[in-house]
Amino acid sequence: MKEKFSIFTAIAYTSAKPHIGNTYEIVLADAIARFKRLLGYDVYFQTGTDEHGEKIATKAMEIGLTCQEYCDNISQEIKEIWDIMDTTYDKFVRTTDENHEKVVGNIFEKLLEQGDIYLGNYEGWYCIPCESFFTESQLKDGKCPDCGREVVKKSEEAYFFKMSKYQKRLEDYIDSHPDFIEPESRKNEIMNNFIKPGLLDLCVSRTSFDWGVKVPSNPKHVVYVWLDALTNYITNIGYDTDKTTEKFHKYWPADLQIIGKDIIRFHMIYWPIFLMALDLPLPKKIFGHPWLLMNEDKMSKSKGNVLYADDLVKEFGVDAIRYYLLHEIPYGHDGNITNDLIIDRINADLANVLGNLVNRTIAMAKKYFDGHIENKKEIESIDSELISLINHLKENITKRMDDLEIGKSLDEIFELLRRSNKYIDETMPWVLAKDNDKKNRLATVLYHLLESIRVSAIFLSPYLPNTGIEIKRQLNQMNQSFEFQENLIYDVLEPSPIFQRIKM
RNA sequence: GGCGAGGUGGCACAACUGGCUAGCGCAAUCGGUUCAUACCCGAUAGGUUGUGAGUUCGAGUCUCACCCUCGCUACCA
Repeated sequence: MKEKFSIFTAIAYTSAKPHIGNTYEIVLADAIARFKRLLGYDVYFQTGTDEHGEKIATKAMEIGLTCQEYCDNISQEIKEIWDIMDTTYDKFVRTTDENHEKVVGNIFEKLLEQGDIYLGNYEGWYCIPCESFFTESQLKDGKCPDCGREVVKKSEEAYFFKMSKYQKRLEDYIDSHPDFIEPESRKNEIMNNFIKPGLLDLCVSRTSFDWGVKVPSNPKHVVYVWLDALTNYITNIGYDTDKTTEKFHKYWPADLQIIGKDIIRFHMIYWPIFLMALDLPLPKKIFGHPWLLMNEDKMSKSKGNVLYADDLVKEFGVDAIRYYLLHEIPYGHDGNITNDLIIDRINADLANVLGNLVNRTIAMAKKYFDGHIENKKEIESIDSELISLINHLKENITKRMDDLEIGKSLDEIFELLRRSNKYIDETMPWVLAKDNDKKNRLATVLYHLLESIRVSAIFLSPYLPNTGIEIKRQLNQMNQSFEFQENLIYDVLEPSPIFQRIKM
């Protein structure tokens, strides 16, 4: 039986069209999912949209739509962007799905029954005109941060979750599972700022708006969005409080949850504790990925520096944008994006190194052998390094991918591509071509190059799926072996550039 | 204020528990070559490793002080 691998992204909040930074997450998860499938895993890959909450209700009202209509539109828009990026999720979930809402209600009632949730009073600073609660730290000079007017102390009936009850268990779990949260720096932040000082009970219901899952036993309350949103990971693979499905047992716990660094707190504290309360296993790993900055600045509509995936794809192509996202965003800290940086990467890596290698190799195969290449096995010592690099590619990439060093895993492929370009200059096929006695050596050299390209294309396809397909098409070779093959027969097609250089 | 990370050639980064002329990629300059998409290959240049002091035979790597940047600091998600 195939080993399973389940991967979940956070669900996107439907308050606005996602920009390229938000899109990074799904592409990152997709590359990992595709890579695992390539290695033969039975992969389950889930993403979706988070649609409840006060912000959504306000937005919808502003535009004059019902909440549901508004969410339908944005959810669809987000799904389309995920599709434009060629992501291969198995399921796109929505928190407004009927089943999800039902199970969230059940979970709430179960936790209430167990005594993990209790009815209490929420006390906070309340701005009457804004109808909003604020915490002490949110206030600006003791006044409402939105309108600047006086706030009053007000208390309101609300349900609370006893976080403190699980604090010790959570702390022990995190301590004894060093790989649970990555990167480590994020883990330390949460540990030092929240867990160690002592967890406060979390208010898990709201009465000030009604766009959410109603608490079944007390429908004037809606379930707090995070309890609603976080549980998407289990409700959509068949969890319910009274029964669970085979699918659930197969794919839970998640092998990997990919989330933005901004919501790591919710995934490191509330999510594990909810799971503990439900007596369910915790995800094996949660990765809080960094952000994508536009010219070193956080993207925001008000700054007018927002880049959108669909625009970028129209201009540069999906694979180029996927390459940029996957290669340029480091593991531990924010990455940067600008038009010029994108063009730099396309020209330097995709056109000069990859595109040109494929093009010149296929062109030579065409020119010298009319496209028909067999391995004549006239080996020279220089060949061994190239072949060894080909044969180690899988191992090297896998190591990087397991460490979530996605950019570096791409570098492993490019190292082979660069080595291959160098190999051409070392072996000088155009010189061999002039000497009839060197025909077999020439064929051997080209065969080695074709094999290098074939294996590179296979490993490139999780990152650049269209490019992988196009290279294989030009090679006219469908062998999927990860290692150097001795005896394939190539009949390559006419070469055509896979990435055009872009004039700056 | 508290906790944490970091300041290395134009840019983005590397250098395990201190040790050989501080590395790589991109950009730049020069040269060679021509199969290829007018940067394919090679070479060169470029850093007193934030500042100051200290420990040591020897420090980017340890200690102290200072300067600067960034992240987190609970119910908006």
